[in-house]
Amino acid sequence: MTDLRTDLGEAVGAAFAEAGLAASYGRVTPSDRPDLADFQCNGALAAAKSAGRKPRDIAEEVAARLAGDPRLAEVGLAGPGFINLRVSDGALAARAGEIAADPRAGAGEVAVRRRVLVDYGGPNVAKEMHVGHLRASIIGEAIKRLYRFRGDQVLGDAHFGDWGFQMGLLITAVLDEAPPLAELIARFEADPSDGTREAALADVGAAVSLADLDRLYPAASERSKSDPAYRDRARRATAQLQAGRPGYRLLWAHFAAVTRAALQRDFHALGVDFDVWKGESDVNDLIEPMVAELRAKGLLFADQGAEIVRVARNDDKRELPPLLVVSSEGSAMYGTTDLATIVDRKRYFDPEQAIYVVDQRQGDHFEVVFRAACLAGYAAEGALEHVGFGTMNGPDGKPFKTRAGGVLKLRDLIEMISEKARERLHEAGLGAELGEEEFEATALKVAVAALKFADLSNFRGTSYVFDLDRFSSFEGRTGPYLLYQAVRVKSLLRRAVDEGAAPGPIAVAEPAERELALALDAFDHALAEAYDRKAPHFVAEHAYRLAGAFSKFYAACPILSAEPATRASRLALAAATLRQLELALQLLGIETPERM
RNA sequence: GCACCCGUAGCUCAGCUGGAUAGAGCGUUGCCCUCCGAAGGCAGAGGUCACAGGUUCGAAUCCUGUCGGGUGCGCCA
Repeated sequence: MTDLRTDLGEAVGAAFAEAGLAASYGRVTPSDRPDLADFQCNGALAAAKSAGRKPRDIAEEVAARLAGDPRLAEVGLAGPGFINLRVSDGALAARAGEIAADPRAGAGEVAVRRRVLVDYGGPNVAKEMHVGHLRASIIGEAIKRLYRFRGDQVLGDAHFGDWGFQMGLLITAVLDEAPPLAELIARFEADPSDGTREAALADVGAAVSLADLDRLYPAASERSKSDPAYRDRARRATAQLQAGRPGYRLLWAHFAAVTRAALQRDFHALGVDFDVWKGESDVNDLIEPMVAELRAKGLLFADQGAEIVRVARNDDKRELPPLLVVSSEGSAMYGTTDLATIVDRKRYFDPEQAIYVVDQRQGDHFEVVFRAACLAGYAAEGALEHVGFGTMNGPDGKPFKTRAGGVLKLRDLIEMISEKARERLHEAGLGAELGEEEFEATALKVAVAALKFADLSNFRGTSYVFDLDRFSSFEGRTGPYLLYQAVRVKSLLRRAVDEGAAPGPIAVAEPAERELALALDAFDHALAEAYDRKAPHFVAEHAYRLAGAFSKFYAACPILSAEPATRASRLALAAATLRQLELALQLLGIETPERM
């Protein structure tokens, strides 16, 4: 089952071929002039030069060959050589019928399934999620869902940041602040057996909370920048941790566990769930053999006390730094664990493609890591891809801060929007009707929809200005608008059941019916585009257009009060819309409530 | 300094493998609930697509330059 756009494209391509021109000129797109046509083909203009013919003549010839196609009600020529196609009502109705009968609502699948790993979210120990984490998690989640839906075997990995210099910083800061803890560590290290470990871990847990970490880390990070002695202590602590010092491992285990639990809860509330939650620490044991292998392959060089892999190429326009594999303190760096992670993934999943959904600003870093991975033979050229996204800025054009100057916690943001959703639900009189639990769940769904759609409807690559009013707006091009349309269909279908009306064969006649059918037909292309470009906003865009087409249809075409045959057809159109809309929203990680 | 990205309506953003009248939401002006959910629909006003050249039958889209903004450039991640 293919969409009309592809179907017609093949027909027009065949007509070009018959005229002795490349079939690729037959590419068909939705019309820029809906008043004139449903689809158009501009191939005659492009073909004119190489063929040495007038575009209008080519268009005429192609149009003549299409004249008998039963799917086309009208083939027109316009301007210098546009070919305008109007689909027959019958063909449109047939296509809508296919979509209505399809559990996938007209969406196709990839021709070749691949194993794809999506690395996203990138949460770190001791860092509570703030608005800056929003994009990393929801864009990655959308890409993961989309790839899986299109048929690939997909694994989403949180790639927990639990192993670098920040851990040494935290250990240093925590021990400085609480000397008794240092004694506790010393006692444990005197007897670091399994028997004493549990009790020691409990003591550490009682002494250090997530809030402590959240408070200590920024201060320590700041101090390390201006205080070299402090920085060096933290570096040594990092190296000792990685070397396996029992007391430090104990502290680390607590830091990681307490943050991870909180993060998983927050992610889940956002509809973001990972298939594997591997941390940088999980590849620690792979680092030593990997370094030995790099050395054996002659890729490792000593430089300024550190060990590096050179990845620069002669034809580089920009100067890429080398990959720093072992620091002068002997510890693993960001790039080291990233490289070891590639080794690890190859072992347990052997992905044909790995997609890194990470802030655009890390583009150079990934380029360096990927090149090193190719040099070492850990990945094929092109199998690793950094899918970068822009930052969320404040009105000043710089990364968003609250009025007080701090970062806005994601949880607080969600709560603010949820509160607005509650007010709205009360206004709509749904407070009593829903029951407390469903009411809360619905408010959260509305809030998450608003938040996610506001972000996902922008192309991931561009930075944009964070605007609280826009994020918590429920009107116009927003998540709640989409939910509203879906909920309206649900309500309509419930009522239809009550009245004993059932969906039936689809026929289209009214302009609003045609528009809705054309919108439904565009689903597969939107998904393919989003897939190829790794850009969820194509899905968001489609969902909005579909919802808009439905809303127009709903206003223009009475459904339940129509003649039985028309009523059945319109109910089928509505049901197909609902299924496709919910599918699209699901791919974006947005859930639809029953009422709102 | 070098490199990369961006400059589209009052605001926030789409459109960018060149093609007809540059789209959408917010805001703004007006209309539509005795009729399936008005978180809705319809209509209007609002643009030298930063600027200047170039390529082309045709440029928001490709090339060059200028101005403006952002980002990155080995021991943080």
